[in-house]
Amino acid sequence: MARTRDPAVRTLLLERAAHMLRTREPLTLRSLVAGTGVSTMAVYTYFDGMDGVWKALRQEGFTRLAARLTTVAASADPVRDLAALGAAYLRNALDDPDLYRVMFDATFELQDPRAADETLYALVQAVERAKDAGRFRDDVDPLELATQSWIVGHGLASLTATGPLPPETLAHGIPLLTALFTSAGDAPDRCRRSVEHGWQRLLQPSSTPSEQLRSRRDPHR
Amino acid sequence: MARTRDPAVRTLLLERAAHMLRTREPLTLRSLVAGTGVSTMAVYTYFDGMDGVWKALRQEGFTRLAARLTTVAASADPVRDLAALGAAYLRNALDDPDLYRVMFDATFELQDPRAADETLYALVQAVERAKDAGRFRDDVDPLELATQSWIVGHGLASLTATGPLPPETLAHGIPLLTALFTSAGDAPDRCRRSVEHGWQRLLQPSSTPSEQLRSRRDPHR
DNA sequence: CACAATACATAGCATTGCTATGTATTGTGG
DNA sequence: CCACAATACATAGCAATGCTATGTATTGTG
Repeated sequence: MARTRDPAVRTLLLERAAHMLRTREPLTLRSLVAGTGVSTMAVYTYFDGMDGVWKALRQEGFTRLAARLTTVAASADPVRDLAALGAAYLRNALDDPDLYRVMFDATFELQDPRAADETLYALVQAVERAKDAGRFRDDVDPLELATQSWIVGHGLASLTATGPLPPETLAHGIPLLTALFTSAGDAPDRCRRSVEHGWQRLLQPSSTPSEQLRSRRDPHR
Repeated sequence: MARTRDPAVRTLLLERAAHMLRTREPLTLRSLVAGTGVSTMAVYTYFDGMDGVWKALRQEGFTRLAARLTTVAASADPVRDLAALGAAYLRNALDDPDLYRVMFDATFELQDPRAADETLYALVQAVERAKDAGRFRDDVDPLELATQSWIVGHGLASLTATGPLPPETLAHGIPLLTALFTSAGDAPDRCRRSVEHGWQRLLQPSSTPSEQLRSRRDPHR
């Protein structure tokens, strides 16, 4: 019983905001709508102001990360998969460092916290598969080990993608994860091979993940 | 041959800025000088604008961190000292999370990068002492292991002090550092005891470190 | 001691996000 | 089918932001 709002406008603005963040253009209310034909008020209709845009960007970051992690297929070597998940996590942060940063900006609360949990869940599952395969001890708590892997991955991502350490530092991921998984019961030599294998993924830069994501969300286009 | 500027004004403004950051007051040009008697132009005289204030804050963060780390005295157990340094690092981040955040905001470049190196150097020294004590293997590169410890510490600090994980998550520091130091050659049981011992420091909140620092920098007062 | 260089106060400018107001559009009940 | 009302959205203007231009006061130095 009223004029309806066009969801395409929302995705257009959000996509544009993400692009501006990626290209390091200053993201202001007026620069966001400039050239799009929509007026500044549209931002208030769809996002309730610039804070809402940042919140939506934060959510978008977790959505893209979750989508990226699902591209890591489960193989016969679950420890390799764990390292591959870590590598995918880092690849995501490196490809869009500013988006990664807002993901961890607690200034704007997350509308849907499940998105954040989902990323951790992928790790938990891999740890469980490693336990099933006998690679980790039975007393290993999957959630705890997954969290610890996340802490290592985030430390690496934060210090290299958006921090002071050079990209070569990423190589530290191999000894760090090897040490962690070895402490969980895996045999040192085998563990190192698995981690190195899974870590390979870091070297190959991904092919425009945002394009893939868009076509997934909007099949018609 | 001209009017000289008063260094006390600079430290006053910087201290005030750090305090406002700590108490989460919005840090704006006008709010910074409000009530101090100095005009907005003073900020330009001493900091060349608000960007300079943020740069100075970043530097101040590293200065305070370095001072905090030096309070960790070298003991007979260098692995314990390594864990104690990590705990001091986390204590610093927890006591002033917003200052910790700007420390890693690459938007504002650091005037004196040595301040950042200094924090890492404390870790490197502890690793070298651990090697000398025969706790770590001879082929361990002190800088590498120190960097890896930093990555773990920063991951923990970032996810708990300014991130989504609850404070209990800090307990993960013990298994993480134990795994790392064990992989460097330390005996697992002994390593764990040392790390747990050094980690104790985290529980005792520190007594107003900014006061200590001020009196150190300005002995007269 | 005069002068010039510097600190710093005042005023005003462009830009920011936001709100108040007016207009256009469109789904819906009769 | 159509009047109405609810909603989208365009326009204009406001307070607050950081910054600059300009004027004045102060003080070290030749």
